[in-house]
Amino acid sequence: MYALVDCNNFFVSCERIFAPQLEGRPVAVLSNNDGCVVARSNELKALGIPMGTPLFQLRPLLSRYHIAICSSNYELYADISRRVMAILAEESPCLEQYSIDEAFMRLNLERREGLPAFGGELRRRIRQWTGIPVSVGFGPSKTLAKAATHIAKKRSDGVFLMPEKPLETLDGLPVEEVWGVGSRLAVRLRQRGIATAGQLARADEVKLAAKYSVCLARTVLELRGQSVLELEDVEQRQPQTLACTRAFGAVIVELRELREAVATYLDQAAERLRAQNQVAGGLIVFLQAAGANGGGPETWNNASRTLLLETPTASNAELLKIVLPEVDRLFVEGTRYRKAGVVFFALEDAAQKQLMLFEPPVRPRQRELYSAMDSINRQYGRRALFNLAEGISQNWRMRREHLTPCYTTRWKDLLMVN
DNA sequence: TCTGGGGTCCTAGGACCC
DNA sequence: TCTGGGGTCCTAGGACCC
Repeated sequence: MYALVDCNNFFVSCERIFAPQLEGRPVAVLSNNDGCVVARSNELKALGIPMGTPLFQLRPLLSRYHIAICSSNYELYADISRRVMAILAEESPCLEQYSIDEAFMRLNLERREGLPAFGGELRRRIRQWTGIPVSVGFGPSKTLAKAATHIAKKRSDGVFLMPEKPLETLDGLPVEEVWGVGSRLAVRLRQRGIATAGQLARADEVKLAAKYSVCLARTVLELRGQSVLELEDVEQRQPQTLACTRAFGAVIVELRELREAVATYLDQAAERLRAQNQVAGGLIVFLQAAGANGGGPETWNNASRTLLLETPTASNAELLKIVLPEVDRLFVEGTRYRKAGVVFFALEDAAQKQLMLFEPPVRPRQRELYSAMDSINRQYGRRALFNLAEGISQNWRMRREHLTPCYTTRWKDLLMVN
């Protein structure tokens, strides 16, 4: 039996812990750069505001509906997530953190009937210990547990146990709500007369595999209660890629600023790479240009370069030396850049990296330099020490005009109680 | 004027091997 | 007119997830 524990409106709930005046109000948490809505309170959902709404479209409604907006505060959300996951880890060693706000648990099933009470208790404890409301769904496969959580979210008790014969329940679930069925697939399935999860569960999985993909066939089996997706050991899994990409707070037209931005993202990504003891065998650097006259996403233009490294590395100096010249080559005078990023791939364990026959001499001092820099920056804050290539004024930095304090991770941000 | 960031996996097609 | 069978690896693109 699987349980899926999912935090309700997670980013909004995090903001509400330390700002109880936001309870009962429509609240939106915004993406980086305060660009668009990435999390909504129930009150905001009830107003019919869709996920991804750009802020400028929301603005006219703010005062009319008394909507509160917050910039995203990932430092806060990551810490609250860690606390929720720690509570779950006490309940079951078979835990897979699936995203920042949800986790699967595998349960040794003794009494099926006891599950709703167990879910209710878990829910009460997480609420009391962290302030975060969660929903809990149970099912014999991960996909059914997901569906159960979807139903749990609409119930006042926040818990739902998938019945042993789930088809009838699944008939009430639109097919696009099924885990693994996205918007594209949903359209095509509906054209074939498959509009609900129940209809998908009854479909011929062999035919669907041939027509679509094996993933969809697996989903069908999972919906019937046959568990084919394993619980993954997230701790053991080595990440495949690592990226740092950002839209700028203001459009960049100068090469100097573009170089600063790419250097900054490169350094951030390399720091995370070092933190997980990995090196990268290659990377993609890309620039995105704004469309003419402020057109939307359909007019944006990407230019990118894929670089293979002779020797895998996570050293800023080595990376900057090869990436900045590529930025120079990609740069086109007169272009309005809105975003840039780097994506590392071919990641390896730093301790086990493959050496070249004619390897340049190892640079232990460089490794020491970066580990010293990383620990100083951990202690005194990001950019306590930084590479001058990242620039000093950084006029292109992202906008976060509605940022809340990091209540739980910075002493200076501790909440004052009068 | 203003629209995010970070991931995973599968498939088809091409190039290559014997 | 008619030209095999069985593989691997890589890449780009597309789908999905949060």
